[in-house]
Amino acid sequence: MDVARSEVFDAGTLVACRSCQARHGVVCGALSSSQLRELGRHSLRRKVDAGSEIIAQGSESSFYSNIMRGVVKLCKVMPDGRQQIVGLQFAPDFVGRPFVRESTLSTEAATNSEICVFPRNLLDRMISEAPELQRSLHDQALKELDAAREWMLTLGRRTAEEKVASLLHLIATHAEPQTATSTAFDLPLSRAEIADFLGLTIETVSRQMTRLRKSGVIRIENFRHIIVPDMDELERMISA
Amino acid sequence: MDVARSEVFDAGTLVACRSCQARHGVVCGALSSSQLRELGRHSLRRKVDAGSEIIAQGSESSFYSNIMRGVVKLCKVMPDGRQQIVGLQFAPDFVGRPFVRESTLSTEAATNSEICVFPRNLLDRMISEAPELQRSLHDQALKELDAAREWMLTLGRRTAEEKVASLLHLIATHAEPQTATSTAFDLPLSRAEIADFLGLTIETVSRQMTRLRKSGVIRIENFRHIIVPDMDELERMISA
DNA sequence: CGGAAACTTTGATCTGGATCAAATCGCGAT
DNA sequence: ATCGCGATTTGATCCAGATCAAAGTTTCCG
Repeated sequence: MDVARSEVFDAGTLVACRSCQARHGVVCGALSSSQLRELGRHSLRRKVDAGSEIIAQGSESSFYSNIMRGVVKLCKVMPDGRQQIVGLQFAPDFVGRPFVRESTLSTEAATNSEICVFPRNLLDRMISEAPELQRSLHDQALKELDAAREWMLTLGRRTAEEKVASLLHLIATHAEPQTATSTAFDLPLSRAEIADFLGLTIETVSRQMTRLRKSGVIRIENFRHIIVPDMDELERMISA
Repeated sequence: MDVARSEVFDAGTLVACRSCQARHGVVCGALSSSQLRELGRHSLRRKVDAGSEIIAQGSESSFYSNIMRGVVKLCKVMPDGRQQIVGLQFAPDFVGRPFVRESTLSTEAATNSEICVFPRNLLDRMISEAPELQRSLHDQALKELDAAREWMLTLGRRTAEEKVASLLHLIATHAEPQTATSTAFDLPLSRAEIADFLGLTIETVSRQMTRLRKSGVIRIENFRHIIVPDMDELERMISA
């Protein structure tokens, strides 16, 4: 058993696929019942505290996972410490980079989370055996690519205020089902993490949040809890 | 024959797959010879002048293509005209968004180019029939995703000088095979396009180019031709 | 309950890159 | 050649967001 496997698998518990939230997700939804049973035998549930790393940048990882609960951030850091969040993933997304062992980014739990971990070798074999699974993962990759490009527009061309509004919109959209126009959610990210996602400083993020609050677009309770009375209003801040 | 098809296919000539540069590319390299023959029968070569659009943002496209020659840019524009280049593709890359007809970005020739155009329906059918092709396209999508995330770091966290150096490095790397340390190439992008790739203005791009020139990292001939005497030097400007 | 550490907000000032303005260059057309 | 136009460079000034500094808040642990 290699290091990564022992690290990750030790803390886990056996999985019960039948009642799992990710049963119809990207990976498990594309498996036959015999494949699902096999994957289940080699998978473990694991809790991950907010802030703890799942896969380190530059390391070789021998496992993939599904997010069962919580939010996971994908992060790139430069040698001098500057860093940029390059993706956020929500349950029941798949996490991992098929076909390449060495990770070019670090994967870290943003909130207290739960993941379902399974061996890379096993899934790789299943990918080559199950076209449906390949297709499903291909589809997730393309969606992530669309999202990354959308975010490139935000990073390159939007103002600080538009950036913050974009982030709130992104999270509101992925968070719990909203009522007609109003939404409320807990931010899965600290101000520092928001800054790292938006290419800003934490002071600028804070100032723009209070601007949005003072202009009535959002209400803020206890730093982390956000209420958007009117999503259309928020969308207008983004100008597309 | 729908509009997009007639527009694109009319100007083309028949293809000769046997001697094609993209014969072993992402798409054609993954096909059986009978599939290749069938795809070839329905494909056409087409010249595209620099600046002309291949697929418009928001439009439905009924075809995919392979880049035979030249450089293609993927671009997002906002309603108010701000725009951001979100990807550059080089021969023999595949161009198109499998599984989704409507394009969220515009695809445009950056240089005079040549593409090989084939019907979406046909390739979609082949994807579902040929796991090897699915795998190959999945792989390209993941590579584009890696590239997009690398660029997010550049957009969010690098200075103007680092951004320009990053772009030169990117192009040098994808351009012609370099000698040991020195490289020379023609920029496929105007200053305005570089600005749209880097999230800067054209004045800032120009200033940073002359800074790099004055510091001896690059030489510039005729605006577009760049000589990098020492690639290591250029890499040092990027700080990773 | 107290107190320290971490996180967030707010204020003052600075600066990298934007904006505004004007040469300069190169190239195709006359 | 010369004109004219688009692309690029260069210069002067401005400003959005960074940086520096300090004061709340919240949490959590003894």
